[in-house]
Formats: sequence, structure tokens, C-alpha cells
Amino acid sequence: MSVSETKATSKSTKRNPEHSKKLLISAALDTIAETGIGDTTVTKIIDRAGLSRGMIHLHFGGKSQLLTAAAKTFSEVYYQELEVYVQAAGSDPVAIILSVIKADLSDKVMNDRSTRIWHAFRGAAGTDPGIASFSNTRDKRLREILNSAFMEIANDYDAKTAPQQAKAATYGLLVMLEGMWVDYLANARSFSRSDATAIVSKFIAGLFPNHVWQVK
Amino acid sequence: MSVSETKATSKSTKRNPEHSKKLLISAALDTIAETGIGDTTVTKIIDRAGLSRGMIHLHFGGKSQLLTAAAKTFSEVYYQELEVYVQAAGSDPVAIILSVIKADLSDKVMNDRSTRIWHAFRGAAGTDPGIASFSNTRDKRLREILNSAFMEIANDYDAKTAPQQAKAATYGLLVMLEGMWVDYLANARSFSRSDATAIVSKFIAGLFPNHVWQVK
DNA sequence: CACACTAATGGACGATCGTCCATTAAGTAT
DNA sequence: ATACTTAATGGACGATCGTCCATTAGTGTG
Repeated sequence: MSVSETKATSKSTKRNPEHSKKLLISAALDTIAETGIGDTTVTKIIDRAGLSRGMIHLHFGGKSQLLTAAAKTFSEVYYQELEVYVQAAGSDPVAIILSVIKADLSDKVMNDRSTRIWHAFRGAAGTDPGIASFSNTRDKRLREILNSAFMEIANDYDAKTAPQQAKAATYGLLVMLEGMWVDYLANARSFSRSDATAIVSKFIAGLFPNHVWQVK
Repeated sequence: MSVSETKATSKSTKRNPEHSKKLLISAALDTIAETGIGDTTVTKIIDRAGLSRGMIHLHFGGKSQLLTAAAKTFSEVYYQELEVYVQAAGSDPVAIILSVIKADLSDKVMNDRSTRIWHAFRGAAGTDPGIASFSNTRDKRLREILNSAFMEIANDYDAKTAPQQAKAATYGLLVMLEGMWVDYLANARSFSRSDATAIVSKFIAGLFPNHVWQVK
């Protein structure tokens, strides 16, 4: 019997270290989103996870290592989600850029929880080196994707100044998206994804007016 | 003797409640910049201020009230500094907008200390209502100034769509500046004020190409 | 000089922090 | 069944948290 098991790793009830780790990371991220990093305590985390007090020290060695692991997980989830959108865009540079915008402003990527967590980790990155390394991942990867796409586009205007134009466009788009995350954090209730998307597109269109920046 | 006193309120050494309050607020802001709000303790604050333990409770009633007062002070300082730049710009809408950009990216307004404090208060605004009220001041005032200036400019292109254009330009510029503060926070060492200024100007120029967006 | 007022002090309080470990319990091998 | 391994538990520990207040000391008035 028991030949068919839906998941090899999910025994659900008893003795599952891997599941416990994930539970702790998830509970840590939820707590950070709710109270910020400074007010995130081991008591809050283990209460939310429904586990016992010693688990954090057992599986991660301490609270700070758990938070670092949580930052890593959070960064990876963002990156994976982004990649899905970019892959679906194909090879057209305009489509790629629009897909990044669409992804970064989607409710799956940018929401109440993620903006709060992101904000907390950004603040902690100045002090905590472990968190800082994962905090920069997003920028780095985004910058690569956008810059190469903008380079291709800028070449249609003036090949000589294309590198500078692409660099400026990349930076400008990145800070706009970054600023919109902050705006969402501050005014989540009144934030409009469609308005945000339209305005970013309008700004990009001002730089490269011969291309069609149609958001679909 | 002692007819001439440089400042009426500065006795410097003994018994100066007003000076003590300012000292506490300043020490609180420094501590927030260094460790974030969650890790800001009364011990760190009074150590930095060089005052005794009971002063916070005596002058502010508690730690949280001190932090609220600190947020208020910080917001006011930013607002005052901004006003200086805007007033100097005169009545030309382009000059006003450029002055806001210049002010927001100046080393006096945007620096290591201010970006960290701002970031900390932004994060706390979601939980602490007292801090939240001051946290929104910046956006509100900036929005008013920018929107009326952009309205004037947009009227030179198409009076019918001017309100929407102005609104979009205002929002886009605000999120760009916001994003640049975050970029400064994350990468203060490599951040270039001149590059940032040039790129913002370039984006705005893309929206209103008939105007001259010369940064001086 | 004596008195009232209040800024300023710093230690004590209970609560809560993160860490650690002796103990229990579950899974596996012999 | 027995021995072994290890996930999981939860209480105890010293350190530190914010608050509070009895006390000290500086200032102005009679």
C-alpha cells in the first residue's frame, strides 16, 4: 500500500524539518510585514508558525540567520515571478520592457505584504551585510534586462549615443518603479496600477517616441 | 555686565528644558538613522544626548511621543529647506520644477542621515498614526507646487488635456525623486547627483519637448 | 536667608528580549 | 523488541527593554 503519494516531502503532521524551516521563514516574513524588522521577535515568529521556542535556534542557529534566510527566499520569489513575465514577452525589446513594468506593478509582485517586507529589508541592508547581499539582487538583474532592451531600441535613433541613452532610460525606469513601490507602501488604498502603468509608459514614450509603447 | 547675550535661550550649561528637548529630538533622529526605529531604545537616545534616563518621560511623556515629535521636526526641516529653493526660483514654472528637483537632490536635503530617517519613518507610518500624519506632508506640499507648475506648462501644448498631463507629470516626477532617495539609501557611495538630475530632466523634457529644461 | 517651584537625576520595577539545553518523542536500523 | 539518531519541546537564564518616582539641585521670589 501507499504506493501513490502526492508529494514525497509532505507528511504534514509529524517530524518534518524541511516543512518547519519553510514555516519559520514564512512566519518571519509575515511578522516583518506586520511590525518591521526591529520589532520582529522570536516569540512573534514561533507563535505565528505554531512551533516551539527552540526551533529557530535548532534550524537556523539564531534569529539573525533566520532573517537572512528569509531575505534570500523573498528575493528568489520576486526574481522567479519576474522571469515568468519576461520569458512570456519574447524577444521584442519593447515587449520585454513593458513586461517588466507589468510584472513589477502586478498584484502578485507588488502588494501590501511584499512592499512592506521590501521596505524593511532595504532599511536593514545598511546595517546587516547578510541581508544587504540579497537586497541588491533585484536591481542587478532588472538592470541587465532593461539595459540590453533599451540598447536595442536606442540604436534605432542614434547609434553613437545609444549606450548613454540606454543607461539613462534604464536608471530612470528603475527609480520610477522603485518610487511607485514606495507610493504603494504609503498609499496602498488609493494606488492605481493602471494609472501607474500608463504614466511609466508615457515617460518612456517621451524618450523613444518612434516606438509604440502600447500597454495591453 | 552681561548686557549682550548672543542668544536669549542658550544658557548652555545648566537647567535649560528647551535645549534639552531639542537635544533629545536630535539624538533620537541620529539613533534612528543609525539603527532604524525598531532598534532605537531610550538608552541609546539618552546616551547620545548625554542626558539622564528620566528626561524622555519628563519632557515628552514617553518614548513614542518623542519619536512623533522627532518626525514632526524632521518633516518641518525638510519643508523649510524646500521652500528656500522654490522661493528663489521665481514665478517661471520651468524654473520652479527645476528648483524642486535641485532641492530634493541637494546634499543638504538628501544625504545619508535624511534618507535613512525618511525610510524609517515611512516604514513606521503604516503602524504608528502619529508618525503617519507627518510622513505625508512632503508628498502633499510637493504635489501642489509641481501640479500647478505643470498645469501652466501643459497649457502651452493642449489646453484640453492639460489637467491629465499635469497630473501624470507630477506623479511621474514625484515617484522618480522618491525612487532616487531609495537608490541613494541603497547605494550612497556610487550615487551621482548630477547624473540623477540630468536623467530626471531628460524624462521631463520627453513629456514637454518645446520647453527648455536646462539644469544650471 | 528661607521658601517654593521645577528641571534634572539615576536607580528600581516588572516585562520582554534572544539564547541555550535538558528532556521528550518520533523515525530508523539492528 | 532494542538501540540509536535526531526533530521537537518548553522552561530557565542573564541581558535589556520602557516606565516610573523618590531624590537632588538649580532658579526666582519673598
